[in-house]
Amino acid sequence: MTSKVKVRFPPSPTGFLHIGGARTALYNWLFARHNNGEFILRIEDTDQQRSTEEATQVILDSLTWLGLDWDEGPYHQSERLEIYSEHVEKLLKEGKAFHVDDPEKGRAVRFKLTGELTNFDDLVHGNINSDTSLIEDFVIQKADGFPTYNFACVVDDGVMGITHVIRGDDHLSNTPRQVAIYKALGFELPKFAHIPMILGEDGSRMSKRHGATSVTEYRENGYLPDALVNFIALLGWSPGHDQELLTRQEMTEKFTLKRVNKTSARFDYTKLDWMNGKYIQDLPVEDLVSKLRPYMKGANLDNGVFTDEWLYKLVELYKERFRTLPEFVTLASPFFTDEIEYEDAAVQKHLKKSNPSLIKDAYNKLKEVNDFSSITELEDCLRSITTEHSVGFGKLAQPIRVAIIGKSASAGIFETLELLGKEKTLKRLEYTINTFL
RNA sequence: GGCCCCAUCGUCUAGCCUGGCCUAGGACACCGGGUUUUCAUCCCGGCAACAGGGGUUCAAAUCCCCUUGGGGUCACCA
Repeated sequence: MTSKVKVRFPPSPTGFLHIGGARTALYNWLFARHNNGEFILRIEDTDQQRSTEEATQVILDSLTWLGLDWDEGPYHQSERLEIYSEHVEKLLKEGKAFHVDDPEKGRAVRFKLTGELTNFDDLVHGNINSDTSLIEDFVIQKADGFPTYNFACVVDDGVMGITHVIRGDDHLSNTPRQVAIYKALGFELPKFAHIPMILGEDGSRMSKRHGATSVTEYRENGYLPDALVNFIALLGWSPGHDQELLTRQEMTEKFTLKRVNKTSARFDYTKLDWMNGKYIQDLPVEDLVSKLRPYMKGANLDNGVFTDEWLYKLVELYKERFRTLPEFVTLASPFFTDEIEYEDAAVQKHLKKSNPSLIKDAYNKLKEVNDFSSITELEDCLRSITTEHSVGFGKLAQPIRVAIIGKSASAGIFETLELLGKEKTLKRLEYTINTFL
């Protein structure tokens, strides 16, 4: 049997897209692409109280941002009520389901379990057996006429011809119920693949206290979609070799369910930061700058007194020094604003204890440099001072750095001077001489 | 609690299916060293794991059982 692979991602629109859900979507997408199959999006909005239109939009946006495109859908279960009702009727007629009345909730339909042993094959766990006589007859149609999850999900997967159900292993214990419905309805069983869950850093279920849990937050916090995708792909799957930085193309080529783990993974924020930094380094400056702009705007660093060329240079210089987009803003703000924060430790170490005449010399000589865009001219200027005073270059570079940036770390000192420009440099040196020396 | 799933460095993992090539490999983090005007990058090196106990076998991280630990699930939520 070589029917075309067909998978689906079925979020319920009751909130944002959780990072775990994102990975489930990613694995489905990867599996579909690897097999030249189809990836279907289905909104499971059968909970009339909790489902919202906004949540649906947020989830769609998140998937799009991650670059996970779907081939069909999004279908909405709330628009497919007739289909479920037909199947409920069928079961009712065949005596496989029955009505139950609740004085408060109204009239619902329960599925009648026959109490047999079911087993199903799981592509990541192997064969799983269970005894449905241990399970209660469960509701498949609520009093409001909407189907319940376990029922709608099976009907849709059956009707849509889903070949592989790839989902979190929190659904493992639901599967026997669903298998029973597949059988009662006469649907062919799909292949199941229950992937391990993503836990918080301490091994417990991932929640807000662990840090960001939604794709939206990662986006806002300055992570790149490619980095996030690469990172979560590796949480439970490995390509089988030592390479960790993988393009979508490479992931698609390598992805198989066979290489998916059984063990739940903890979310390591530190490693994600490292990976994001890698992706930032590899991004062409133009792309990086356009991603940076919203953050600059948010911090009021977009006052427009600089040219694109200047900004490109600055970003290029700092590219290897930040791991998330907003970090750039923190590092580079002294270039945009005159309200510099002088770090206490840096001032103490490099200004208070330095030789005042060194900085005064620098001020006077830098004043004579006409062309701040000439690195060689700047270098000649500063080198001549350290030569005169017979000190190592660091003795001069560090105080200047702190004087003009406020921190003991920045890009190269000449490039920093160049990008800051003569006027600001002299102003800040003057301020330093008057204030700290 | 019943049922189900899982168990390799602190973390993500390779190896397990098809025992021997494993004195267990890689990455992040951490600690040293090198390069550099600082930081970062980059390069080199180091630390660090088969949960415990029984089997099976000439041989077990790999197969079996038990214990322990972790997770999931038991809704007219999905």
